[in-house]
Amino acid sequence: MKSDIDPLEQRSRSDQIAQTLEDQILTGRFAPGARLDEASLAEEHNVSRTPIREAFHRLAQSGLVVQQPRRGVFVRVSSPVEILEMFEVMAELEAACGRLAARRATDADIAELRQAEIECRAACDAGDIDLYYLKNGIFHHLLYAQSGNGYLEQEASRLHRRLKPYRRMQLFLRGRLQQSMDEHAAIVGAISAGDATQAAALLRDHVAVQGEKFHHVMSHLPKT
Amino acid sequence: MKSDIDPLEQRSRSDQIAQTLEDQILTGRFAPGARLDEASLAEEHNVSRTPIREAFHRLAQSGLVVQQPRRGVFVRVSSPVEILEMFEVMAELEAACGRLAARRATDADIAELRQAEIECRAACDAGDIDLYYLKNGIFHHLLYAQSGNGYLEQEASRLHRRLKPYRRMQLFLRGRLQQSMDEHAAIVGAISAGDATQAAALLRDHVAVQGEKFHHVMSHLPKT
DNA sequence: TTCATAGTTTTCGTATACAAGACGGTTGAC
DNA sequence: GTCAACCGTCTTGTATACGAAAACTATGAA
Repeated sequence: MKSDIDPLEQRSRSDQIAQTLEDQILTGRFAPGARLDEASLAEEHNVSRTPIREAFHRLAQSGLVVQQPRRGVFVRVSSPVEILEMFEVMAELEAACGRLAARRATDADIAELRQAEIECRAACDAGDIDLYYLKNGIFHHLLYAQSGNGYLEQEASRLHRRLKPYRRMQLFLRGRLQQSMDEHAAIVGAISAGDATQAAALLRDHVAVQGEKFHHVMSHLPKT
Repeated sequence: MKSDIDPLEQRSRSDQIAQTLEDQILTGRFAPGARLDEASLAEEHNVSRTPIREAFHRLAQSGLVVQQPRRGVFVRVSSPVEILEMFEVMAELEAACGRLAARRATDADIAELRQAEIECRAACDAGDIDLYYLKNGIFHHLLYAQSGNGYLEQEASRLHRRLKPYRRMQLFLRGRLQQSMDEHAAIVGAISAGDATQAAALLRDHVAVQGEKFHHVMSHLPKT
């Protein structure tokens, strides 16, 4: 079952560096548009330029940075439009997961999903936004897995990760947490009932709202 | 407008090699499971191992090959299950394109789509499978663009390309061409009518059928 | 005959070196 | 004074070299 993952267990240095850089970009250490310097990063990680370059390639492929020939690599400036587009696709992917999960999820799966939902609610009630954020991620990844489609799971996870920073900021909007919670409950209900259409629609809206909220956040931000 | 693309115009040698290798894999020069040897490929392209390695990274990220640390890179063996999964995702992505296009396509867009459909039919009537294959690709890419979502367009195109070899083989199944043609007409009709739900459903089925047909083809093949 | 272990060989991962292109500053001319 | 061209420096892209890890093979023992 996990034979696909096993070979990746032993990762090379460059892969580790790519992971680190990705985290640093997503958490904001490198601002959008900033240039990533091979030499200084090599020095910082105590490696030569080669692993850094390999890491850059990974990041470029995942879309986090852009490489300009003979110029260097820059943290991609995702325009609000692009981000909204990604949220729109995320909504469709999650809807697809829901549609399939409604047909394929076993009783054990649903119990697991319900448990995740409960833990989300607990975190919400405790006012622990970090914990909610974590549990919410688990909830959604469970859903991806329950689509029974490994490729879909992988793609959904990829985009989910990509949208991480933008999803987080809108958690702080007043009332969003409770609303999101209620949506989770409805989603679990639909899947549990085997209602594929309903599950898909609920999930599409659930994520689409995140895009809208992001729009709100953007409009409140000082314009650059 | 095309400032995003401009820098890529001047591509490095490694990018060209990656492109070449990708084509060669998709067209079957390298069989699934075959090992890609850095040294011999470097010699063949008259470059050192470095650009080859960079090309490998690109291919690995796009999922065409897998890199096993200290083992080498291998053309990914996509199991029938994986391919069916990809068709399922493709169906959802195209459905999403249709849903959005039904709301966003302009009259000019629809005229363009209808024109593409006519050219498909012409190729079909002429019995020119290669031409049909080409026109069919144009039809679908138009649809992706008309979703009005650049990210969705990009992702759909990526997966479309990935499934290229598997889609082609099922074109030869008896009766599939005519059936596919009728589906196209219905899809254009739904989008033209602005019926998002119908367009999405038609497209999902249209692509899902391809997955099923692939399944048929597989079952007729001598088992490896 | 079969299995295990040790040695050899291959090739991967990283380091370093070198070449070519791009950016910036300075200088000269109009 | 301003603009353009040229030169220097910096950074990327590619080549080459070296160390290490894994696979293969052969040999010996059970």
